[in-house]
Amino acid sequence: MIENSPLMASGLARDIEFLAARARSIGTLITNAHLAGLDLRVRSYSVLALACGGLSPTQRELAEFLRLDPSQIVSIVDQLENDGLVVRKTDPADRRSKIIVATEAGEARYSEAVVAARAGENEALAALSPSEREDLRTLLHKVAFTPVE
Amino acid sequence: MIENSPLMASGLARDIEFLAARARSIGTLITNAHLAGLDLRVRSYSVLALACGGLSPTQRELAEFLRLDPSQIVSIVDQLENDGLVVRKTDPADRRSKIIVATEAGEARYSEAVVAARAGENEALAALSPSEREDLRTLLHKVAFTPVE
DNA sequence: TATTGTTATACTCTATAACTATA
DNA sequence: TATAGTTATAGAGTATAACAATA
Repeated sequence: MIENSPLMASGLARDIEFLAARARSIGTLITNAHLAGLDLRVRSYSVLALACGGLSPTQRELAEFLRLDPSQIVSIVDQLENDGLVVRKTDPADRRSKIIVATEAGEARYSEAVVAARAGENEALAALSPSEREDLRTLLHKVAFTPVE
Repeated sequence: MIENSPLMASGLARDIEFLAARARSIGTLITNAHLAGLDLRVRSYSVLALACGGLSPTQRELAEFLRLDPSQIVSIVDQLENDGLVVRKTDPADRRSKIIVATEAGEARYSEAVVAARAGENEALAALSPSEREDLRTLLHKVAFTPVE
């Protein structure tokens, strides 16, 4: 019964950074569990999501948006490409850049994954009402896209 | 300019789990930077925080509250003990358990660390008004302490 | 000269299983 | 037999530097 832990009395329990870390830890655990059957994890799911829907991001854009190092994007795209879910296309405008685009199989896999991820989100946010979820989304959006560095 | 990225149009940008992960990534980066001069990181800071103020947690309680594996607590407590900031005391009531309590040096270090962590939180939440920060704290608290497993 | 993707490397974080000492 | 802490190990996540191709 974590809610009744005496540690709830500590200042840490009111520290937003700690609460965000704990919430994210739970969220990742639950979402990974929901994605497991689709051979995806949170990170590969997020890359696949951005490769779908004609957004045509470069690896550099993926790295910045997902806050992952460019070298990490390489290995995630390697996996997804190996699984036939995305392809790399050289950008005709700048031949240094590779544009990542989902294959048909990738789009299909993503359709299933969205449902799984939504179920995970639903489970992780069980304690919140629909309007609270919208409030949280709005607040986190502001924080998540605060410019940094 | 991340706010103007075309990837903002993706569904992922409205995914609470993704936003929480991105916010936490920024928060950890900033908080670690603020704690660096005190020879602490987010994880060791959080253990030290719970060891202060007479809460006398066991390692097991720390693991559950921080969502870290018991074996991770061992190495964090090892470091803190090595630095003279906490000590392990065998629980007289159950000699299997070790109670973690901050030394005077630990309490002093924590006093400085709280100030640094607050400054980090302030920087990470620059986009939010004071009342928005309270809303975020309340919402995250509910999510962070949702029972899981 | 600067940037994109890539490779290599190391360090931090997370998860699992097995061991010991207590209960 | 079950639980707290410990050790060992492996795997996932994160950060840095160096290199080839291209700008």
